[in-house]
Amino acid sequence: MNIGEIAKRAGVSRSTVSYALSGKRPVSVRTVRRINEVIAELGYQPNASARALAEGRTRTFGLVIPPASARLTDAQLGFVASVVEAAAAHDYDVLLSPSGGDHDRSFERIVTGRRVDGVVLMEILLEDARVERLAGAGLPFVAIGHVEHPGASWWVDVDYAALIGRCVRHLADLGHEHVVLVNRSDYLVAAGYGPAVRSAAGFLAAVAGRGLTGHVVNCADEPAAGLECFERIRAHWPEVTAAVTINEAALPGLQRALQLAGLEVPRDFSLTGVLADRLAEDFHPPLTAADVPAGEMARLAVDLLLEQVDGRAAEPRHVLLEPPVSLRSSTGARPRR
Amino acid sequence: MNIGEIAKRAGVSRSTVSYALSGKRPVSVRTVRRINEVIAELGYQPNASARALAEGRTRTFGLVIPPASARLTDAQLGFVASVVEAAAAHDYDVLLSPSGGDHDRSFERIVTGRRVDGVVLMEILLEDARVERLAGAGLPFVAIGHVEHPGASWWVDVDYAALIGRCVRHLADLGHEHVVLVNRSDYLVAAGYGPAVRSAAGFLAAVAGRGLTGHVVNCADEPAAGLECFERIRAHWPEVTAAVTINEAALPGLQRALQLAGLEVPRDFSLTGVLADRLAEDFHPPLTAADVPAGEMARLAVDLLLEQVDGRAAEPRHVLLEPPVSLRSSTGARPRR
DNA sequence: CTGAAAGCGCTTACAG
DNA sequence: CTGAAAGCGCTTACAG
Repeated sequence: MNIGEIAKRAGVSRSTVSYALSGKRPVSVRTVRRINEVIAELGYQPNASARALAEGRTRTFGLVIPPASARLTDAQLGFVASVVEAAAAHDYDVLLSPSGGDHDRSFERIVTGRRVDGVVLMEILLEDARVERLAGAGLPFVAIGHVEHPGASWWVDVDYAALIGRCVRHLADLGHEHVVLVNRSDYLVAAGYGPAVRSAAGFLAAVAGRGLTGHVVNCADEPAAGLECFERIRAHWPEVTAAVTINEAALPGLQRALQLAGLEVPRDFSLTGVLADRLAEDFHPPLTAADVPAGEMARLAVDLLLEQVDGRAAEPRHVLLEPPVSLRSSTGARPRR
Repeated sequence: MNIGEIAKRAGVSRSTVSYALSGKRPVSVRTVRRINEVIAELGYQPNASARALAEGRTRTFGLVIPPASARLTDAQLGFVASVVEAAAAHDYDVLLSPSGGDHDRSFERIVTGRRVDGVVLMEILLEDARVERLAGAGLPFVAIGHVEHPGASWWVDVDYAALIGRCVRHLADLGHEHVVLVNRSDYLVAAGYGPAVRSAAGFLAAVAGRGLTGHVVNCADEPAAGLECFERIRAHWPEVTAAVTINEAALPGLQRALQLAGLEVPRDFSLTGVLADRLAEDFHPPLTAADVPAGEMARLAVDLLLEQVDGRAAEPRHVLLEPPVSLRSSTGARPRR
């Protein structure tokens, strides 16, 4: 079942069938109707590989995700789903590729071999070998997170430094004087993971700007670490009355730790940060937090990729989002002791 | 940069380069070396579309997921990541396709157009139109979950009925007499979602077998519903001392409800079920539960798909897994009142 | 052990 | 408005 078969049965040439399908050349109404009838009858769909070969484009994007071994956070997962939806809205498919660990073969398959028209690169580091690789291969790509690299000028990011700063100032306005940042893991901070590095910087700047005392604590991406981490905070700095965090995976542990310590939020302790909205809403009480707009970031990333693929690309573009802090119920005035 | 360029620079024919790459025909050691040098120097990778067109296979599998609107559970997400890893281990890529909702175009693109060599179909219903569609298109596929349909004989599933039965008998052994099943949503039950339907059946059978009193409660897939649901249970059947569940998303709400009710697990109330191991371990206390083996299911699904694609397929095969119940800390003797 | 050539199923100038 | 033909970059019988 191919285009020649359709052409034969419709009594036209293969090019006419092709043009009837693509609309790139006028075809008489009668002919189009006859072709469509045959196509519907036989359930024909053009072979994607042949089309890709002829057109020089695959109508597929690659999405490079962290390896499965590293558990994805809610914000990341929402992002994957949203990229697939955004791409589907433009009739693009999405090829998934884990990277890091033993997955270089998968990443290489995506990059070379013209398997995809462009790539969305998640979880980027400040220095990222994959960025060099993609730039070198001349494959269009959009990074989630921005690197300090001239070749990687297409990106979408959330302004973690600014948002964490807002959270801190919000706490300061409420009278808090001793605050802490529950950051992501030692490993990610050391690796130069942007959100972790920039959150710490934004936190310290805001703390200094308001004359507060602030501590930064790195915390592994899992509930148990959140629990342990909070207990460490209570032991070292009992004067701390509020925390800001970007560590979604640690959240259940923080919740548990607050409960074990007999602290009620926000009466005894305030908690805020930059988090997926679902997590913020599912917390008890719902968290006042800057919601990471995963859906919007995904749509923007796909849009930027399409710009490059379509050749509309004038200059490399990027978008730095600064979503508002949603006031929910987890922050309150500094408790009197 | 194509195979002709490599051939020219290596001073051989294009077919020799092709055979040197595939190893499907003996090539002299010297020639192979020269070809490999040129390839390494120019960083050549064969064009995937051209190869797919010539070979009649794409080395890509489709993974049909529920639409992003429906939040994926932890077990489902682990499954997606594991499928990608299992496929990568065989040098297969994975094309993601949401289905349901407005995503029929995406599903159709996958099915027709020979875009993939086979499909893994997640979240299958007892009667599933997509199964008919794939069977009709003659595209190899493996369902996660089994349908009562002759054409869909390749599947991998967890024996929810048996596992829930084990959980119930475990509770009966501990002396519990009034138990409840927190099932998944009304919608999924009504739609004939296998795990929900079979869990309820297995629960009722086991309850009857041990002479217990049992109630089934459907619960939407979100924390708030879990909370509300548990409070309903306490109000209607205060004599209930244990719950079994397959609803991962409701778990945080159950946790919260237990806490609000002042019930300590397992002293005052026992909780068990069929769940992703990570969730079971992150609960307080860690849940005694049958761990859904997402990684193993993914590997099996990919293996079954490869069997079909390789033409090794003698008879349709399926695998029904019955993982053990992991004894952790959430079940105990029936409380004395 | 190697090469020349046909073929996979499309798209798109070129011609009319 | 339509057709014949070249070309996309591979693989694989066919020949030697």
